[in-house]
Amino acid sequence: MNTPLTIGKLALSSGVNVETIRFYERKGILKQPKKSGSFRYYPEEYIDRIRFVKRSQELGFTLSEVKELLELKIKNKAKCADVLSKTEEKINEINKKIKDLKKMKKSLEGLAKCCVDLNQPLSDCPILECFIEGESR
Amino acid sequence: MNTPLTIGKLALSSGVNVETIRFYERKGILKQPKKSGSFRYYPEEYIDRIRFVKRSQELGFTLSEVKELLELKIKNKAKCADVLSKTEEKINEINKKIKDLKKMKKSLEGLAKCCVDLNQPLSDCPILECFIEGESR
DNA sequence: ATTGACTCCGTACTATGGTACGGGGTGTAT
DNA sequence: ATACACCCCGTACCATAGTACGGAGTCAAT
Repeated sequence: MNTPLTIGKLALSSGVNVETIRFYERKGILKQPKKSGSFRYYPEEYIDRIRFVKRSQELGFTLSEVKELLELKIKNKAKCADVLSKTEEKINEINKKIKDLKKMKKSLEGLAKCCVDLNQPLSDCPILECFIEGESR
Repeated sequence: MNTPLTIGKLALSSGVNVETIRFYERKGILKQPKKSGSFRYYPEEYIDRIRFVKRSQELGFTLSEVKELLELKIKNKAKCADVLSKTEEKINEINKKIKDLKKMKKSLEGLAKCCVDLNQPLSDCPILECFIEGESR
């Protein structure tokens, strides 16, 4: 039926706080919808928009990056390639993080191993040293 | 020679701001070094400590988590066994982070694939829709 | 012994991403 | 027609992670 939603319904449907929606509006991430009187009435598309924002955050985008993505969509002079390159940028960031985490994990495992057999005091347990050896940079 | 460093030198060597070092001190992440008069003099180990903090942050640990990691080393009354369990906890956290990042990456790669013809105007770019479709929750 | 660079400390301010509050207006169901 | 839930707006507040500021003290070299 595409009934317009009040802000409260929208918040409920999209799983965020009412204040968050107003916050996004202030930040220019969601544009103000038609108002009847002083009340906002949102078309249902806004549910997906908010989910888009939330999902993008989960994917590691900041709100201002999300804003950019949404703006790309709005001024449709932009090309697919623009979105693609932003996405690829994020993929690279993620790859780096995974790599570093694996290194750190290895260090921790090494540490665990060196602790296992000993009941010695920690002063002899080289946790920091283990960490740092993984030449971070 | 292991010359003690002033706070400024330490900041320079470790690539952070002087204020950041003082901030870490206040937060209990770096302990106050010996002072001569009113000046802090840092042994060179602090360079690695700060790098460790920075690296951990890059890997997605918050400052209070970093603090925990560092405390493993510092209270050396603890036995290796205590460290071991903490260490294993951290390993699990890291595993979770890696898993999440891989999920994100997969989603992003899915998006990238969506975008077949790079010269499409964005209005037809399926990438943004793909974002939403990726059953976020 | 004076200059200039560096340090001290406390406090205030920044950005990000919201959340909470309060006094008032509105929409609707009975 | 009136109660009650919901909405309005502005402002203040929260945590995290710093950065900036300013007046005063200190160190080291000339």
